[in-house]
Amino acid sequence: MAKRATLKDVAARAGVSQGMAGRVLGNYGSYSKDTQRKVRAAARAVHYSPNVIAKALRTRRTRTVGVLISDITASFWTSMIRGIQDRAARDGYSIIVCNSDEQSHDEKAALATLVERGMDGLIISPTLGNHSYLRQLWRGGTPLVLVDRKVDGLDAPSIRVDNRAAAREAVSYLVRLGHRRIAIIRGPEGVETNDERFAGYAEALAEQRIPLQPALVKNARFLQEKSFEATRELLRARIRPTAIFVCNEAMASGCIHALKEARVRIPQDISFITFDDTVWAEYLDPPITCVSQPSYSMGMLAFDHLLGQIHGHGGRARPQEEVVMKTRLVIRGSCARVNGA
Amino acid sequence: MAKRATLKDVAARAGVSQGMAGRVLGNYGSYSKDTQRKVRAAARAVHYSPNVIAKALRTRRTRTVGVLISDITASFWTSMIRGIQDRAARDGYSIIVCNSDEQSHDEKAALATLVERGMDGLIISPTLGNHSYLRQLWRGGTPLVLVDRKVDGLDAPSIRVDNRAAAREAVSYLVRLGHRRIAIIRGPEGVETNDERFAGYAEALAEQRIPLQPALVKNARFLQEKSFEATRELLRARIRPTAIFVCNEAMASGCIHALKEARVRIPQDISFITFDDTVWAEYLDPPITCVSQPSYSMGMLAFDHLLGQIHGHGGRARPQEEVVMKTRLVIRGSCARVNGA
DNA sequence: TTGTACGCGTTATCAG
DNA sequence: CTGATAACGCGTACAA
Repeated sequence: MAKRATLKDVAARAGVSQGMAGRVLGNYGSYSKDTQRKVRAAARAVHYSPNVIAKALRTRRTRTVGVLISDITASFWTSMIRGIQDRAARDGYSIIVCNSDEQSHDEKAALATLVERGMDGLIISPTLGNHSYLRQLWRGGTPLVLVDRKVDGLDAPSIRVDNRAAAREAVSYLVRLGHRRIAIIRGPEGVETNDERFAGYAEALAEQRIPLQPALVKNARFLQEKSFEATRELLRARIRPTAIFVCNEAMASGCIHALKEARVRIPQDISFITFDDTVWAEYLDPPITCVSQPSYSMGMLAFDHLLGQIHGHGGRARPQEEVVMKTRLVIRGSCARVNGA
Repeated sequence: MAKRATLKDVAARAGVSQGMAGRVLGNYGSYSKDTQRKVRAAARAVHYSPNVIAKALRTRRTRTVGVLISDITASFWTSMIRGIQDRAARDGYSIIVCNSDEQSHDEKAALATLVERGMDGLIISPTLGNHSYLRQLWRGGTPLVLVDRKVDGLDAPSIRVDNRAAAREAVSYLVRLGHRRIAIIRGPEGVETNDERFAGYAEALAEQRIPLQPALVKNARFLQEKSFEATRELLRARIRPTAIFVCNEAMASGCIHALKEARVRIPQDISFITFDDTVWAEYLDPPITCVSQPSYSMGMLAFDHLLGQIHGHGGRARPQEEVVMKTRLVIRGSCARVNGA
């Protein structure tokens, strides 16, 4: 690793003091046009590039933000990450992303390294568990933005969608098509996002006085295989659902897998609707009807909000804001009017 | 941001010198059992956690590696990133990933920030353009591993697949099914990966003395929309292909989009095969036949190799290695025997 | 406008 | 085994 040039090298070559060199290269303080020229030339000559580490130690700013999500592999997160990255790059920030895999333990570990590494701020989608550590960080003044989920007793700003309304819209759509036996494949209880989606499901049913049948509620913990199994159970049951509402992408593929395996036709035999959109959803047969979330925009917005806090006026009032973004019910071909309705 | 405890605080509380505290907490040097106890206790009491920035400044090691790829949004890259992350986390490393979007300019900019930020090593998939900067880094001793692609005149280790062989296998499969008018939707010329895939395509054709028809070769620069247009052109042409070989995932969706739009049936009217596998490929109608790359493993391996270099014995012999991993031709339902063959 | 000197929190060296 | 003390590269208050 060829030793990089430092301010000292530049200063020596330019025939000025190190402090001077620092001033013109960091453009602060004051200096004459002439020294500016000399320093700039010297810097170019030795290929000077500032040592970000040293600067960080001195200024206590790393220009790096930490991102903690469940799994970068899920397309919802991938595109949100891209949104964050794009905004971050624009402003000279880098990001470090960690996966919690919905494990409270991993989340805590990741959070610890993120803090140790002196992140200027954190963008987090908390999994379930005890978040006292998070609250402590927030109270301590760490810039923080919650995405996709909130956590009780933490009034940090959050960027989310109205999961309840979105779910209700989706299920109501099913109801309007005549469905009454609508199953839901949901994620882990306690995860706020998911509880809201379930609430929306329940609401849509209640609105039409359709009883909520426990046998039609499956918890697949956001996991593909669990959803696969859950769907199988649904199909084996005495009363088969005429429609299935799935709560995220991973579970959607598991569900479809089981449906294909059992040669259940969509939407003739069962209607299908899911949270999260993919490039591929449109090309499946039939094209999948889904609730699309603006994940890329959410990422950009999350970063912007975080940056606001970072540049924020000291310990002044924090923007205890909650941005609720619009989802879109993308109607394609996986839902049909119920047989005989 | 509550000020974090430093070695000085710990030392004061433990009644020892700062140097001593540093020794036991960093377990180097030597110290008595008794001071160890005292220091440990003090550290716990004040919630000491080492300042990674200061350590990095001193040791010139950030325990962070930079990853530079074209677009984290493509599933091939997403899962490779996950592989890198998992291995990195295991060893206490973090990663910073940048997207080049196949733009030489963006690549250079990203590389610069990565270097500025003092990455311990770099995992890179170079786009096309001048890589003198990269060569300079490598010669300068920066730990480096190339993934997916190589670059001329850079003998850094690389983790790749045998793109030529994989493409040949895919196209040969098409030929065995009786196809002779096989189109290819390829990426940008000059990108090594892609040139190899094209070479494999050409080879498979040559083996069977099938002339390579320029009209059947479309360059869609790895872009979805370009592929969409290219496919349309293919369908409008006087001699329609009976099969299409697509060189990556983004282009695959563009191609399928055009096929669906034109109501061309797969595989009855046209057979379809592509590089890259997705969770969804299996559930499309028909399920997509494809060349699957072990991207997750490639990521893990890339990190391991990089770590080897980082821990490598000083400026000793560099592992100018080239790992070529196996691809898998996953035969599903998108290819059929050609009509009348 | 310019130079000097100190400190950010570590690690590492050198006496004792 | 232990305690000073010097870097690492940069920002910045202070003096000139």
